[in-house]
Amino acid sequence: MSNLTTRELIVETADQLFYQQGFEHTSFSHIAGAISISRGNFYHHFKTKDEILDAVIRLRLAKTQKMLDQWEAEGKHPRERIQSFIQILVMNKKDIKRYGCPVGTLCSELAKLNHGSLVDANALLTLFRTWLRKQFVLLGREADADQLAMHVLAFSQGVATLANAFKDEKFIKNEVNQMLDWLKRCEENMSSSESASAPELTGER
Amino acid sequence: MSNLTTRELIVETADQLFYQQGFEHTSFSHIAGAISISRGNFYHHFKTKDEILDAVIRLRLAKTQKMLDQWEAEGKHPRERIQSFIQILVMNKKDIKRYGCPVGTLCSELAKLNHGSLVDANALLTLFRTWLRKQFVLLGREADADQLAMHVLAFSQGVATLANAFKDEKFIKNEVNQMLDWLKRCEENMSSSESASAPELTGER
DNA sequence: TCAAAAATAGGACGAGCATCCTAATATGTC
DNA sequence: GACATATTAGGATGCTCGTCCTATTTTTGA
Repeated sequence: MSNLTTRELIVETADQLFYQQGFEHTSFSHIAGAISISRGNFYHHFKTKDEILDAVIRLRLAKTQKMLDQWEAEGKHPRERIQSFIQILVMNKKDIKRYGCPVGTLCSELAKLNHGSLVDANALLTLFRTWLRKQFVLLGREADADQLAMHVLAFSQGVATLANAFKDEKFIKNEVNQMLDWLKRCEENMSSSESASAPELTGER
Repeated sequence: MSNLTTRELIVETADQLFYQQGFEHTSFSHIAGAISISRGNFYHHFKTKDEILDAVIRLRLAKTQKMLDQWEAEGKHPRERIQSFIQILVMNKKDIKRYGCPVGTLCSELAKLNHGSLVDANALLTLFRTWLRKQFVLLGREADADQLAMHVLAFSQGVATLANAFKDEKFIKNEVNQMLDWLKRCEENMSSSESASAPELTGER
């Protein structure tokens, strides 16, 4: 953390504070104070609060993309990759319990603020969505890949919201296990009654 | 709306604005302006912003309780009652698309603000949770009733979050249909592989 | 080495905020 | 009809916010 540009330090700190306290509730002074920098210096790097938000979103996009790329580079089975995504919830359960999902809560807040950057924040969700869709296609679920991707995404959002509200880590593990079972069945009997409104199909590839 | 006390008018308006704009982003002036009342008058009814929040939460609790009571009084099958809950998403899809879930987004915001009223807002979620649990017990799923209740709750939260972020109403209908199918299966083969980590059991009642 | 540029500090600004206060008006009660 | 009480109005206060500005220091490059 010490070999960072001041600008990078600002963005990293803003990233954390936006996550922990929300975008609106985090002020210039908060960020400046957290890294012992004057507000004047601050303004030299970012003219408006929205500029910081943009930078934070771009940082998150880059980090997320890198993570997804790594998962693909490891040469694992698509099912294992989706499992990796689901396991994020368990890995970050402590933060999720305290602050919820970084992506979901940001999107919710920006939606309420009617903030223009909501579309940018959405790109984060879309990144996951597209990536998950690709994995489901590789699993032979071309026809309903996007639906399944959205289902997994919705699952993670719902679990994060409740774990945060109820301050319950065990619930995360519980739901994750159910989801992993669902994923297994998803692959086993692809033309079964699972994922109900999905069109019939027998694993093409 | 016209036969309401000023106090009730304030709470109703605050309820809407908190939902649409968020708690923090909604000021005294917003609420006062929305009903053409002076801030001074306002202060006569509520001394602090937190008092309004409490009143809003109490209002929501009352409304929710009333709705749940009605569903139970209609003498329907427990499955139909759970269906009613799931259908809320479709009924309110327009608002959910614009503002997300009223309960979930409030809890998320209060969690970020580290606000003491989070526990009160949680009572709303707990109301649904307890009610759903009861319905699942009536369905003969005593052993994992709470788990199923939380699952339904998480589902609705996830769908609301994504519908809000992606501004997508169709997604709501889609997921709701899947959920209704899941519920059907939930009842049909209670000891099957569905709801995976649930302990084995054969419909006691 | 020395001027140009980048970085930092810290104060000033107008606006909006929650809160508080006092004065005017309405309402109900004896 | 008069008086206590409830309600309304609107201004005052002190604070924090995002933003902006001007000095000072540090770094850079020829």
